[in-house]
Amino acid sequence: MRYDFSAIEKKWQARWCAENTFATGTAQDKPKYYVLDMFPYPSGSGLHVGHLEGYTATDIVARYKRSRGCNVLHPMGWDAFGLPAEQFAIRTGTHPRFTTENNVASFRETLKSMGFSYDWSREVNTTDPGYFKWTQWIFLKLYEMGLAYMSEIDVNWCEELKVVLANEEVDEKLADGYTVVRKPLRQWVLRITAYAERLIEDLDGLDWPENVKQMQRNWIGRSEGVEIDFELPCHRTHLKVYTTRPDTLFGATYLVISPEHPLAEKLAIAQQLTAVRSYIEKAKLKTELERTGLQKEKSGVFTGSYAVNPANGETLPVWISDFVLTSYGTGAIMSVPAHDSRDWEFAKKFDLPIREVVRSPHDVQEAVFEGKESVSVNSSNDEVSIDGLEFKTAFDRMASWLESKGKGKRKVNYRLRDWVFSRQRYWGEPIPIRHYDDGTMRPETALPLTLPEVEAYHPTSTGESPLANIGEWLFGTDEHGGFRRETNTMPQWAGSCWYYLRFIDPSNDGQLVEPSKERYWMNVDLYIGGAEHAVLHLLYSRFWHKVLYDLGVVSTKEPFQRLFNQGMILGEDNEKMSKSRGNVIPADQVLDAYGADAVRLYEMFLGPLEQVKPWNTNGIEGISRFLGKVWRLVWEENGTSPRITSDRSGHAILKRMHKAIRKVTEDTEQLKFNTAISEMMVLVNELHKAGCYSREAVETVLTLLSPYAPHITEELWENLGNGPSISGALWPVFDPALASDDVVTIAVQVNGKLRGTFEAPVQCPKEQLIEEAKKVESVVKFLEGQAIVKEIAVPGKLVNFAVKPL
RNA sequence: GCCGAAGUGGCGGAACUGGUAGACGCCCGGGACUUAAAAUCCCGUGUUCAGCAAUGGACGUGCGGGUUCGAUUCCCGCCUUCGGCACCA
Repeated sequence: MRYDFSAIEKKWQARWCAENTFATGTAQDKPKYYVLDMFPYPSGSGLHVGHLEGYTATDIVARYKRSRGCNVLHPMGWDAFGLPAEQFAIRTGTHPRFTTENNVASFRETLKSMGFSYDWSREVNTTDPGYFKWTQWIFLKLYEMGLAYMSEIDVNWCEELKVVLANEEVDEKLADGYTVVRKPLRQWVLRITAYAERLIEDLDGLDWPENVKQMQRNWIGRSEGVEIDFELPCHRTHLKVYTTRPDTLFGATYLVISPEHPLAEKLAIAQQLTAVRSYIEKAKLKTELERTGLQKEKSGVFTGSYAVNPANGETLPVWISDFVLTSYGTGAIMSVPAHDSRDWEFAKKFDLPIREVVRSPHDVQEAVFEGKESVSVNSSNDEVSIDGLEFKTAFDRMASWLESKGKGKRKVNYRLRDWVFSRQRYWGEPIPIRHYDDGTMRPETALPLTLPEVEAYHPTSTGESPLANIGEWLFGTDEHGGFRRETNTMPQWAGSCWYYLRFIDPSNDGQLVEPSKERYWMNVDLYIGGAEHAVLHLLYSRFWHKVLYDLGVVSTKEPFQRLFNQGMILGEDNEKMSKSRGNVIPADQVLDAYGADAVRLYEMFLGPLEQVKPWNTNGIEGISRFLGKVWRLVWEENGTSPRITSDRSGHAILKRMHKAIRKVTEDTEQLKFNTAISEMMVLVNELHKAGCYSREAVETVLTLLSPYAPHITEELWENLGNGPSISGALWPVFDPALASDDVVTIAVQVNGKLRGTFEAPVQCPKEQLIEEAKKVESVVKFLEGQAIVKEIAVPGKLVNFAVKPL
């Protein structure tokens, strides 16, 4: 019998499919385990070996958990709305639905030929009306809760093409020589900021990589500060600024507001009006990129107006500059150039005064000092003094004083912005809102609201989506009067925000998910995907989940209990795989050449799952050889009958086996698949060396290997007369007594250098170890003529002599 | 600039809690089997010095210090690479 991977893999994939081997159990009588992949966008270029890494990892876990007696939910689906299919439609007129269907079919086939044990009866597709009905349903809940609102938001507008660009398209178009400007458009926005605090707090209970949690915390960017009012005597109003350094208020020497600040033009005095207007105009033309560009020289214009510092009554000039963000805090800042590098730069450029109010190790005229570990100076008035106080105390005293005078208020701010939720595109979930002639809005009455067929997929020249051209879809009348439907669609993030819930109850037409099923299956026990989703997808999902929690739709505060990011697989040239570099290793190509089991094992053997690592096609040869050796545990080289023996394994082999069971079990639990595979290789090599082909040993190897290489192990399992599927076999359990050593090798060191070894029982006491160590031949000469200063013995490990010449 | 991760043979990587550095695999070299090849199996493989050889010595985990009987592992100071953020006041 030869190992014909191609025939074997086809055979078992067909059988798993025919026998529904991996259908999720519906009885809630066993412990459950929900293991989920980040579902893919089915692109036209197909899957490459990098995509398969995470899927292989979850599949190993799914199969392992099943053999440990768990009821496992391991589903797959498609995040199929999105730009590429739409761009293809614009170019060729092919409906995105067809493109999507084709790509999904190709993806599904590749995944099946990898032997992944998905429950395909639960497949979901975000573009399926039965699915996006519930995406729209969630949107309407957000709307009812006041968490979805409309607002004028700047979009990336391409003048020549008359289209709104997604952020990721901007660079590309600029490179092609198009101009992109910011243009305000009325859009849907989700109030994710209302959940900022909970999104930070609940991170603590999650079993996620620390760096991902940190990235989310930074993204949300919570800060504690004070909003301070500066009187504008000539305008009978005041300017509100936000600062996290109220302790530096006495050092404020000017104020700056953003060009979009409502007072920007009003504060301009007659002589400055032209300059101010032209500055505001120029700012408008700059793109986001140009404004936030890094080493950009500061620019600004003086309004001519002055404000009063509430701490010391000084009058401070009010400037306008685009380095102040409109959308953060109040869009206005107090500048303390001595202790803030941006203010310092600005002050130097426009020759504004710099005043030290935190004791600095150097002259603040020469360089800024931003340290918080120093004490305040020059900071007192008739009512309050913070001189000599450290940051925290100074902050509190100033904040309290300002609050008592009604000049300020403590305020928590977040960097996180509300989520712009609409796209001017065709291929997305329609936003189910009607705009009535009287200016009111109402939800669509029937969901799903499906996409109409269109002739052309181009956006309209006003920046609206192609839906705005479809009169019969667009307009209608009901008891509230005539209406026009919303023409914006949802962003690609929408469908992926809640798909993990739909897998639990994929064809329920009456509910998003049936509550008892939801309670049984949630949370997701293990979620594996790329680090590129560390912030946005995972934050948006968590936000929606919390909303659903508040609605009582879900029973858990968080969706994903344990998260794991697989590292990217690079091309053989150590570069990121990309079509343009020509270093992509297509999945189908290696599958044809080496088979699914070899690809699965090799991807896991490459290195730690979380690590970025290059692909090397040579390396897969070693895995093929290993599979050959596994095959020959059962079949002679050219034999026709199994070489299996019915005798018991010898004691040494038995011990070796139990050690391997322990190691493979522990490593699989911890997703350390590379070392688990290494251990199995060692075990198989030793069985061959010992000529041990006992049924017990071989079947143990097959069971340990089966989550990793399911096809070959199924075949050999069957060859050995077992049935019906190795996936039903229970995971072997190790005997701690057998898995531990009786006799170990003790290292003997002299002054920390290895000079010899000897064998000793594990329990051998220290004194005896030292005596034995002194007798080791290779050690003796290093002790001769030396005085032993210290003798260290670590039972089970080593003996070390610290010596000095006599 | 700030936050985070990581630097180990020719290559991917291994090493529990401070205890024999380089498991496992690739590549490479030598050999067995074969008419030959494929497949398979065996041996060698960090650097360097001494020796005909068996063998033995020194060095070696990014760099420089430190703690320790003993450091890839802990501490201090650097360098480099990768990922994220990028005027958030």
